[in-house]
Amino acid sequence: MTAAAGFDERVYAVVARIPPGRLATYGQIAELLGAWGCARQVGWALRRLPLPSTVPWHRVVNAAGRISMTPSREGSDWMQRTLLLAEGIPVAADGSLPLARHRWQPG
DNA sequence: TAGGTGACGGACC
DNA sequence: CGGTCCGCCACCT
Repeated sequence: MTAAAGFDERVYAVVARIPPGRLATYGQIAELLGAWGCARQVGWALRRLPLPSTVPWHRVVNAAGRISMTPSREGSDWMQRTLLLAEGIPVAADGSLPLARHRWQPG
């Protein structure tokens, strides 16, 4: 067990608190972990998440309010789009979505 | 050991 | 608005 593995578990725990139909950003998750400025590490933690998973990873998007579309995800970005549409969140063809309207506010 | 990379974010032009 | 540039930090050659 390493400290990094503990970090992953913490990320998953916070993401698991996001209600259906709500959205959070990578930076927001990092901030809730007390790791301000470590948004990229949150992205890595989700990348290491084995799919399928009970963790609602699809509810995490970037601060621009868009799904991060990159080939390195090998299709999980489109899977994310499908899952969000299933929860009633409209997603445009370019991955943009109404983040302000669906933003998750913890506490 | 050093350097490049990326599921980010914010400042700048 | 959007394209670009840095700063950020863990991971992989």
